[in-house]
Amino acid sequence: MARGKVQMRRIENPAHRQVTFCKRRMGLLKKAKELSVLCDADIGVIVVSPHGKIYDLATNGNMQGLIERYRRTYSEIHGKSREQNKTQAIQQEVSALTREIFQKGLRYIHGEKDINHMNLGELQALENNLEMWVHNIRSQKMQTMSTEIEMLRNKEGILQATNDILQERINEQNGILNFSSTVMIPQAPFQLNMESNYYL
Amino acid sequence: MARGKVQMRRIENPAHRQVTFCKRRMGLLKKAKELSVLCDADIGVIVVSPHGKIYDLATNGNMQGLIERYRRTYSEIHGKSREQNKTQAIQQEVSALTREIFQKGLRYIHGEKDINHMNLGELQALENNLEMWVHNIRSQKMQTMSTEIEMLRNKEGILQATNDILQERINEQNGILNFSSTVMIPQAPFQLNMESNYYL
DNA sequence: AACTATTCATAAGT
DNA sequence: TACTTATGAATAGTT
Repeated sequence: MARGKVQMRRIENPAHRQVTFCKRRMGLLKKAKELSVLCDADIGVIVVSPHGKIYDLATNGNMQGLIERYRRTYSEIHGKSREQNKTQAIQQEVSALTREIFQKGLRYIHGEKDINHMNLGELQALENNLEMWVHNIRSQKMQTMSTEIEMLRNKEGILQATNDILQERINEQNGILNFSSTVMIPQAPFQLNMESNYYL
Repeated sequence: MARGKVQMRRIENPAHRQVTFCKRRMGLLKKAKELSVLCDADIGVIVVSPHGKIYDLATNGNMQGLIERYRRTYSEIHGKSREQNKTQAIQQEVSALTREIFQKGLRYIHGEKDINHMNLGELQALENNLEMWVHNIRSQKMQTMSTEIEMLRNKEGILQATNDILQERINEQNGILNFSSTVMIPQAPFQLNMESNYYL
């Protein structure tokens, strides 16, 4: 790349090859890290030197998890037709991810134990953890709902005021023209229903 | 790198991030191929996009073999160095994984949206998902409890039989010796308490 | 998607 | 082995 374009083939001189291996290996891992950081991707790199020495990088610090994930996708790709119904593929991936998250959580919290061999205390701890997550989601939901309700109330107030103004104008026009027909405009343009499906 | 130096942190603009992801991913894989060819190395790269899509490269065309090789070396390496302060390491990993799982789950199910900007429907879907997980844990807990109960009942039966035999022998001995003192052995050695803290 | 000004990576030299 | 530097490659921002 510098001082002359390099030919894309094995470097025959062992010394040159070794030097280039070190330099480019560092460059490759640096690029991988950069891609990971810049684009929020999860990257694993494994480099095996001609002498069998292994260099690796796992941007999330967990090559095993990355490999498992890769294996699942890999086996799915090769075990089944490439492009299935997209919805179906998504569903599969969802369940795979759910499984992965679940199992990771289990292994993580309880060491290497499998769910089927967890004792009651361990299951209890996990349940508590999940319940906490549910609680967080619920809190966020409630907050969002409060915001929504406040917004709706503001909207209601504005509409009510608008209605009042319109009613007044109509009354005025009726008075000027002939006092005959008075149009009734609903006082509450729409109902805020606390029993809506937000709660389900 | 061009038209201005880039900051080494996540690109916030999703469009920019996506473009950069494509460009740099291609660059990374190209670099990996070059290193492989020039230096006769065996290289595997796995890239998982923020949406969970997997891109990979195995220079010898056999990622599985590379992974196996890596695993062997990895297990050797970490069999030794992994005896650190286990508790502390676990706790750190727990919080990191919890964050990862949560954020990945969110991003996966709801694209790039942040929890604070999710609408009610999205929050609802996530809550449902978490509730499902809780349900799975509960089911497993109940099953474990059933097994436990069955085991205890078996134990109870055995102990009861043993008690009966012992009582019989005592009665026999009393009859042989002097018919004087009859020792009462409790019929139920221990109570199976369905209101125990298993249920909390 | 194509372009180009810049920065980056690195081959060869020391 | 490490440092330097000329040069080719990669790519960020723009169109």
